[in-house]
Amino acid sequence: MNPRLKHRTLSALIVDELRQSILTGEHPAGAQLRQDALAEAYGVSRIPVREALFQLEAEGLVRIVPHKGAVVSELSLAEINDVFDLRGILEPRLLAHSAPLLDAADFERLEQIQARFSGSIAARNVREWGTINAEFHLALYSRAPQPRSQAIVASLLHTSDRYTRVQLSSSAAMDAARRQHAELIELCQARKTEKACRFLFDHVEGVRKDLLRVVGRVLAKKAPAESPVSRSTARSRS
Amino acid sequence: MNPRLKHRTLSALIVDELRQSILTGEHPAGAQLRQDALAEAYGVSRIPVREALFQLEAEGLVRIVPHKGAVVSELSLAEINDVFDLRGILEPRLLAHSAPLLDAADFERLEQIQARFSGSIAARNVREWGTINAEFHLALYSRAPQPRSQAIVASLLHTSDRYTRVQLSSSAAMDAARRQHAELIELCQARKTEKACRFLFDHVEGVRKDLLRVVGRVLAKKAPAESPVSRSTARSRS
DNA sequence: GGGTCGTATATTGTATAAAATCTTGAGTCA
DNA sequence: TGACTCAAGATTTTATACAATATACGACCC
Repeated sequence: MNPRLKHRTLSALIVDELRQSILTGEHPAGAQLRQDALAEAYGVSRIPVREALFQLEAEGLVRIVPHKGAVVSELSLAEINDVFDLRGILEPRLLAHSAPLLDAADFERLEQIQARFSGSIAARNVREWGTINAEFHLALYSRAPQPRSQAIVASLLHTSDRYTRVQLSSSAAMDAARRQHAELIELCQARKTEKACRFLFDHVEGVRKDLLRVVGRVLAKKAPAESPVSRSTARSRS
Repeated sequence: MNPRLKHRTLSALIVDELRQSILTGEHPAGAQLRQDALAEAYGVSRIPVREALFQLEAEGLVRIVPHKGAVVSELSLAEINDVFDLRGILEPRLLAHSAPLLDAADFERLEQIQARFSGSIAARNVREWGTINAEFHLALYSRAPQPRSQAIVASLLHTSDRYTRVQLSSSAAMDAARRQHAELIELCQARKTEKACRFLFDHVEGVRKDLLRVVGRVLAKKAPAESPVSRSTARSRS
């Protein structure tokens, strides 16, 4: 299988490969990523590797210090809460604008994603699960006339995916998400936009809570003296 | 003057140079950016130029199509409103978390920024004005325990800067912003956080309105049949 | 005459090699 | 003993050269 069929350039391929390697924990948080080693591992030169690293820095997965190199960025409770606060704010807002504009073709696409979703759950394929989950959410918002917000949410979903991986993602949780997605589709089809937005907010909050329950202890072990970050709510301004 | 003193790498230098060239309109929206030409213009090889272009794509200033090249991204009413909606949501939220934690050193820094601000206004230096404006806002939020939100707002401020440039930025408007910034400092020092957040929201909205008054016509000329984008408000969910 | 295929040219993408920068440790001097 | 210098090694950054890809245009077939 030649992966170039899906990727226009080598750099884009390395971006995906490296991202997966980080998400699966093959390169754990804090690990150094040496261009030389990566280039050899993937059988390419260092140029595509460099460009991939820059891309991943923009996504927040790695941190690059000039002349020193790239390290996998650390996970932090503060960022988890920040990311999920942002999702809780931005995603319902996008849905409110997008849902009324979704047409038959969009709903068919959503159903197709749901089908693949079920497949990946059955196969216990956590890797696929995360990307399909992001795909589903973005498809929901695709009609919103807010390109910048969509780009931001896309990157937030990437980050969420990373955090979701550190727990073993019980298939029970994955299936709960699938059912909630189905409910979302129904609400949107019935044009119950207000209700769909509230449901979406609760969905995001649910994922956060599941995550914190598992991840909280993991992070606590790594940094036992970390100051308890106030669980800033998404509604602080209302 | 060796610019390397301020920039750790050539790529970083080119990023700043190119960004300025785009913001000032030297490379107008829709213009093609050929790596070869840029490399020759700056007297460097194409590698740093490539990396600069990727960085600028992450910032949203250019759009890259594989094997076709980079073009300066178009300005659009939809994006203006999206960006300012997001600022109206995210910036007060950050301030609410940061303001109570600002200490004496922070306020001194803010005052220093204000001084430079006045200087650039007196000198009619629009270029500086934009970056100092961003610096001020970010300094206000620096104590918020929300790194991801800060990064997002930083990029939104960059984009706002670009839009602000297309109007000639009347020095009256710049001075109004300066006075409002002074008011913000006072409110934060008095620990009137709630009031400061509301004031900040109005400040952002004021800049948006000024901008739309001038930019609306510019864009209307370029795309006369553009569908009127609904001026989505920031409060749609409350 | 219309459409499709193939070639020429320009531009981008990648590999290889050279230059610059940072880190580390030995060695020297106060 | 402690701190400082500086040279060697490793790593990143940049330059140069080569390969791959897309676009435009003309020839050729239907």
